Amino acid sequence: MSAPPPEDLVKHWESEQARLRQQVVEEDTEEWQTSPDFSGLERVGGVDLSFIKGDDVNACAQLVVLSYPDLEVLYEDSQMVTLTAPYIAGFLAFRETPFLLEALQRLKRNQPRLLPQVVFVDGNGLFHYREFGLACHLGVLSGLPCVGVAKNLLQVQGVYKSEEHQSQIAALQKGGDSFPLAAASGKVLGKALRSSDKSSKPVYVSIGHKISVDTAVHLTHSCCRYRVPEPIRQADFRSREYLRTHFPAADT
DNA sequence: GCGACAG
DNA sequence: ATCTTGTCGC
Repeated sequence: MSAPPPEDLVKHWESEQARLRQQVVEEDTEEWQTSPDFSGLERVGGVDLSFIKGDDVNACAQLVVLSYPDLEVLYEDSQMVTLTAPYIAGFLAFRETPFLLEALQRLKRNQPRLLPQVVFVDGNGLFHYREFGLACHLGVLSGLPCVGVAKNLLQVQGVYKSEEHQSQIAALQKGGDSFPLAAASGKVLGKALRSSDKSSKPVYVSIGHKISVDTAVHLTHSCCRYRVPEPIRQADFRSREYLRTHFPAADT
C-alpha cells in the first residue's frame, strides 16, 4: 500500500469530517456547565504542539491540566512526536489530533483522577469550513467536552474582516464582551471575545464538543489571566520550554 | 492573476 | 508553527 495522492487524501479527509461531524454535541451535557459559577468544575485541560524552527515533522505534544478556578498547574506531559500528515488549512486535526489523543490516553491510564473535565484547544471548533475544526475532532474522538480558541480570524462561512467586523471589535469595551460569528445561514458558529480588559485584540471561541457556545465563551473568559486562556498559554509555554532545554541551537 | 490560508 | 529585541506606552 502506498500513500494516496494529496487530492485523494483530501477527499478522504473531507468525508471523514462529514461523518464525525454528526457526532458533535452542541449543548451543555455536564452538571457544572449549568452552574453560573461553574461549581463542580475542578480541572481544565490545555493542549498544544510546538515545533523546532526548520522542522515541521518533529514536535513536542503538550497536555497540561490546571485547577479551577485557581488555574494552578496540576499535571504536565511533554512528549516528542513525529508528525506524518502535512498542514493543510481546514484539516489541521488530521495532523495534530493523534498525538493529543495519545497524551490524554497516557493521563487516563496513569492518573485517571487528573483527567480534565473540559479541554481548551488552540484552533477552531465549529467555526470551520465544514463546521468541524480541531476542537470538534478532538472532542468527538476523546469524548471530552472541548472548546476551540483561535488567535486569528478564519475568514469563512461568510465571516470577513469587514469594516463592520472591525467596528464590532472596537465596540468590545471590557473583558467578557463578545459578538457572534454567524454563518450565512444565520447560525452562530462562534463568538469573538475580548478575553481581558487589557487586550483589544479578541480571541475567537467556538465549541468543540459537549458544551454550548455561551457556556464556552463564559468559561473561556473565566480562564483568562491574559489574552490567551491559561490552559492553552501554559501548554504553549511549556512545550516551547521543553524544546529549548532538549534541543539547543541545532546549528553547526 | 490576486488574496486567503486555524496551527 | 517559526524566523526575532528592543521599544513605545499605560
